[in-house]
Amino acid sequence: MATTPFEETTSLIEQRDVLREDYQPNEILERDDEITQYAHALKPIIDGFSPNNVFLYGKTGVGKTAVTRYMIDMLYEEIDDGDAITVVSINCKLTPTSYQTAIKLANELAEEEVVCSGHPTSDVMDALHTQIEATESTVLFVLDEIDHLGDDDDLLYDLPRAKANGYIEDADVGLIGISNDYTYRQNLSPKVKDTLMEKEIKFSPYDAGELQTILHTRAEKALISKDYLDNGVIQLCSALAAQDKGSARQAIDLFREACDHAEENGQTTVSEENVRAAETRVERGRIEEAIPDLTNHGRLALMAVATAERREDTPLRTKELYDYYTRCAKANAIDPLTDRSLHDHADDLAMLGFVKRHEKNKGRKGGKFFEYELDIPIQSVYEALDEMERL
DNA sequence: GATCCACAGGAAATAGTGGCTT
DNA sequence: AAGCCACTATTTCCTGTGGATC
Repeated sequence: MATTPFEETTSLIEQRDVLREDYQPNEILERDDEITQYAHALKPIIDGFSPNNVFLYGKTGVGKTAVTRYMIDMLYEEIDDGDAITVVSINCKLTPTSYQTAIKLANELAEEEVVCSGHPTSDVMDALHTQIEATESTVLFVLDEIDHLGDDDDLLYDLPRAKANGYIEDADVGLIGISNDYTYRQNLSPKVKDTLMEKEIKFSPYDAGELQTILHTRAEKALISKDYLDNGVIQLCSALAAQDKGSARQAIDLFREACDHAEENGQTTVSEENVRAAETRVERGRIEEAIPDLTNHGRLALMAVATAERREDTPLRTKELYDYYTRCAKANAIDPLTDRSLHDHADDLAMLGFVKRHEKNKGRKGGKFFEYELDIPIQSVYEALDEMERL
């Protein structure tokens, strides 16, 4: 009797969800200071007062969201009356304006659709105030990736003052803003800064040692047995992640991919080579995730840089990039945009880490300009773009 | 230390989306 | 069906910038 393909595979990971991005650990490691500060800011809720507004900032994967979820769990445990607080968490990436965020918050609070876009702003705000009032509790709004609101801070101005302005009476409002952009606070108007930033908590990147502690705990929970792990795998994952972003997510992603790689090759243990292989895979995954989010012209711009790279014509300045871009567009039967727009798309690509941008200045004999070059493996670009074609 | 290159990037205008109200 | 409303992507126009050169 023939064996099925499934029987051929060995399994190293027992609890896969422990290594997933949305996994919520039941204890938070290496963030004691932050938790203490956080608890201080939220303490008033337990005593029946309105909470401080909290603003968290730090790069991705340093525990901002995990700590926030943990704090809210703890808050519910601490409070006798479960109805005394209402927590609404949203991600501002999906609602990048005050207007849309207000709609989303109102609907989440009501747990049904009470408003939708198309109404004047004042109606939307009224609806939100009504919903807050209806809870008769302390409402905590968790606004993740708050920097996506940009300088549109009307909502952030309104909410902390809703009570003082008489829009609500029986309820309290607390804001928790989460941002991975340090510069975000500078864009805010001073009036908003004062109220939103009552308590600022900074999350610094994890160092290699801290990452090791975290990864150890996770690995123990996830794997069938630690015996399947070569010495140094956890150290290597931690070191690589610490060197790069200091992000726990990155360390865990690396680790998971390394385990998968070992499994696929029928190995009984995970080795450092698996980690090296995982490195390129994680990178490619990041690219494949981001490319579909680009606009058509963003992809064309990326294609243009890749084409130049292939012809060893990099680094190249914006003007030359525009020529490549125009040709790519025409080859795809798309009307090219103006060079000013290409600037913006190239800017995006640089921000996403797809291209590198160097500022040059040749003074009176050349002026100031940028030079671009590809910052990711050229193969990944073509593969990801091909992948898109097929869909 | 003034000049000046060649561009970056801000601001306003414009076109076009989807959704609502009357 | 016509008219708002909020919002996005783009174009057009223009001011600002940093350092090599004078």
